[in-house]
Amino acid sequence: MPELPEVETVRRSLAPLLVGRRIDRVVVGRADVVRSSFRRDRRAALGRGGVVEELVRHGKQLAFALRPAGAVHVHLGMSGQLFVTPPGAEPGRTDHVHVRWVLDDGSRLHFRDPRRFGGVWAYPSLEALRAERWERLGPDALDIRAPVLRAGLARSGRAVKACLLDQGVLAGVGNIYADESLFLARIHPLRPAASLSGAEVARLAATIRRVLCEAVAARGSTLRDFIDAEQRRGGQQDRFRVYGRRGAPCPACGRSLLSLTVAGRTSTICPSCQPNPGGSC
DNA sequence: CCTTAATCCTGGAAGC
DNA sequence: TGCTTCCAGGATTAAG
Repeated sequence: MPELPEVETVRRSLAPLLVGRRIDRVVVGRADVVRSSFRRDRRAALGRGGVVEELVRHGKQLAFALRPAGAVHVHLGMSGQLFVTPPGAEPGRTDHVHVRWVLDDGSRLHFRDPRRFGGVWAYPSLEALRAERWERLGPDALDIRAPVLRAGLARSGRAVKACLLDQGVLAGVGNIYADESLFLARIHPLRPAASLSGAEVARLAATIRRVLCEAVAARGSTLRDFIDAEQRRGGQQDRFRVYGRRGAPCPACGRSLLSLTVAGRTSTICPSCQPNPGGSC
């Protein structure tokens, strides 16, 4: 479920609970959730003995960097959660908790992921993680600027929404915020990326920043199971303009919202605010 | 180049 | 009240 705003919400809520803490013990419930190829030292590989220095995010990817060395990368996939339980407290639910980090103050960090599309990777350093894994990602969507977005969309015959969802073009946007951004920018998701005018690309870049910023301020969206590090739900799901609202009136013009499939994903649009010059819908 | 479908999983909702 | 089917925030792979 998590897109950039949800991952950023986890990062912000996790940082004060984790930074400066030493990892005393790592308990792995399901080995296949640890997808790391770095096994030089299995204990160090999942951060044991390290002190958390900072939490970093790029797109939907999250990692904690450790002193004196090491980095742990977490991808939440569709149903992943990272939350901390205070010393002595019972965690709300322990089913599907695949990794537990026990910290030096007795608190515990849990990685819970029922669908197991997410995972945990270990790297010898943050630099190694960036070079080996984050290198392939496009610019972070939270501060995407028009010239950079234009470079990502130019010369592509793909549908603009397919490009927005491609993490190699733009890192952080998923199905929810792609629909929200395209609606507010008044661009049909099937428009060929290269057909967008300079003004449209500029509008889209500004809209993506606005939509993501707004969602971060609301602490993300909880459709079903998203929670932050303190197990709190997000609030942006009550403010969706089009996502998941097929048949409801367009918030701008009142016409009934439609859904179609783009890049294999359900997409909701307003047919009059987002006209498709080339197609019928 | 581009697109679709299948795949990895669980679980909630909807349909009968 | 079941039981079945479909669908979901992601990402990769293979096939057309």
